[in-house]
This record gives sequence, C-alpha cells and structure tokens, in this order.
Amino acid sequence: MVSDGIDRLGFLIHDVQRLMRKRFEARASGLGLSSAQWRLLVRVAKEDGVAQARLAELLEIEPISVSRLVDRMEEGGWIERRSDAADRRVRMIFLTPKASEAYALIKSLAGEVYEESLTGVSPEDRRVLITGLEAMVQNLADDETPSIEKVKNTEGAAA
Amino acid sequence: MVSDGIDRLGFLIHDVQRLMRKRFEARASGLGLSSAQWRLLVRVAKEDGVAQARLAELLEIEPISVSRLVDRMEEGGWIERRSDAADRRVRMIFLTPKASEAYALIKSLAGEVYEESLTGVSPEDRRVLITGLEAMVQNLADDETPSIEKVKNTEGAAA
DNA sequence: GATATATAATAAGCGTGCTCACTATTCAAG
DNA sequence: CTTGAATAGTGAGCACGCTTATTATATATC
Repeated sequence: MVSDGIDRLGFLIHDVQRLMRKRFEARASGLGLSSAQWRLLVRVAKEDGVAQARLAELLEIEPISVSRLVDRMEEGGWIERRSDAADRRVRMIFLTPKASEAYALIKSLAGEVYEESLTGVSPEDRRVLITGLEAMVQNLADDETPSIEKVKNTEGAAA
Repeated sequence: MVSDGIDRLGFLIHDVQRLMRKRFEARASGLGLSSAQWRLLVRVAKEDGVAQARLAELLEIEPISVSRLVDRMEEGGWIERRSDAADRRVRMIFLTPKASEAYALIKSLAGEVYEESLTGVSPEDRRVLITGLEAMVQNLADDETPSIEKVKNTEGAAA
C-alpha cells in the first residue's frame, strides 16, 4: 500500500493532528472547551496558580496567545486571574471548581480518542510510533527558531 | 525513557505538527509562502485548472477557507482564477509561472525537513511510524464528522 | 416554462496562533 | 537614588481554520 511514504510525512502528521483535534472537540463540545483550552486547563491543573508567562513556556505558545486564551477561558468561567502580591506584574492562574470537576472527564475523553486512533495497531508498533514521534520532536526542537526558552518538563503530561 | 506514552499522544502529535510547520515556514520564508499556501499550491500543480470546490475536497478544508486562501495567493501572484465557460459558478485555479518555478524548490525544502525530523530513526522504524500514522488517519476519518465528502485520492501527494 | 433543489463561491464574524509595539513593574549597575 | 535592561502582560492587526447565511448559477421535477 505504501511504497515509501516519507514524501507524505507532512501531510500525514497534519491530517492526524487535525482529525484528532476535530474528534476531541466533537466529544467535548458539550463542555464548551476547545482543544487549545483543555491543553491550558491540563497545565493549570498540574500547577495551580501558575503565571501566564510560565504557561506560555509550558504550552510553547507566545505570551500574547496565552493572554487571549485566558481572556476567553475566564469569560467561560474555567479559570480566574489573581494578582501576585510579590510581583505586581504577574497574573496567577487558578482553576475554578467547574474546571476541576471537568478535569477527570477531559482526561477520559482524551484517552478514548487516543485509543480509538490506535485501533488495530499492535503494542510493539505503538511503542515504535510513540518513540518515533518523540524523536521527531527532539530533532525538530533542537536548533532552529529558538524564540521560546526550552523548558525541561520532567513530569509527563496526562492528556 | 518512555513508560507508556500513550497518554501523551495528543500532545506529541500536536508538537510534531507545530514544529514541522514552523521549520518549513522558516525555510520557505524567503519565498513568502505559508504552509497552508504550499499545500494548496502542490495540489494545483498536480491538477491545473482545478475548481475551488474540488480543492476544498482534496485539502479537506471548507470551501470558504479555500476562498480566503486563494484570495491571498492571488494577491501574492501565486495563482490566478479563471471563469469556467461551461459552468459560470466555477472559478478554475491555475498556477502562475512564478509558482511553477517555486514548486521544485518547495518539494526539496519539504524533503529536507522530513529527513531532518527523522534523523536517528531506522528504516524499519520509519516504516512502522508511517504505517501507524496512516492507520490513525483511517481510524479517525472512519466515522465521525462526515461534513466533508470523502475523496479517494489514488495518486500519492508529493510534498 | 416554472418552480424547487443542489452546487460554487463568497460575506460576516469568531477562535487561536503569530509579529510588532507598548505599558507597568522589577532588577541590575552606576 | 537614578538610569537602563529585563520581564509580565496586553493592544493592534494579520493568517487560516471554522459556522452560518447569502448570491449566482445549474439541474431536476412538475
């Protein structure tokens, strides 16, 4: 079926990402959370009170994008901003009770989508796939576009 | 290094896609082409005179998104719209000479990025990786969100 | 031929990313 | 203390995806 396939790598990755996001958002539409929003929510769940600048590092998006995302999530009642008394430049981000309740559901939704996407792929092949993707992230992160400070994230992301 | 990793699948795919797009755009910035634009350009190169609606099917994005993309690419001098005499609703899309010249360069840039991303991954593992990604696309495309007509694309994409 | 439905493209407006520019605040040097 | 650099956050404006609605044209049905 696939002669070599490497010349389609970009299209493949692009398609997988788009389809996974689409399916997740279809499942989570009842919650009113987009995939960008749940990524942020998951980070805040792990580190309540985190500053926006730190979130930008963790999510590897620009601070201004965090700013807008947080605006909408605050409107949606998912998170709240509080000023840091020690550094008045900083806005600390906290989950609302509503978001804390939704967290477990989000993780299970994400797990479902991951499992469905890998239907028919053997455990060994899954391992190779994951390892390969991790290698790609390493290779691509290594040199170019050093606009965002590299953050060593020891604890694995959950969802 | 990776205990199971499946719970990070979404983040991984998301990261790979983002980093690959970023690197490609850094390389191609001299051309003034975004990754969305070169995806469209590659399709038109394979099927000159294609209608916008057909492009939307091939790219699996909505017709309105094609409309906007074509607007900007027409302004950039990459493509031109011509009316179809046989069906006056249709706008046929053609590459300009400028785009035709850029096409080979684009393909080689994309090939470079793919190769760099897979540095250190063995041929067998690459095969498993590609096959796994193709399985994921199949699994994710199968049921939900049938908003866009499925298009059987026999010829493989080039870049 | 007249009417209803379907299709091609676009308009309006939003979400999420970006760059560039700016303000407020903190920290470092003198 | 004052000046200057660095950091945290945001505003303006753009690219590219989306949903929903509209216009123009084709096609099917009566």
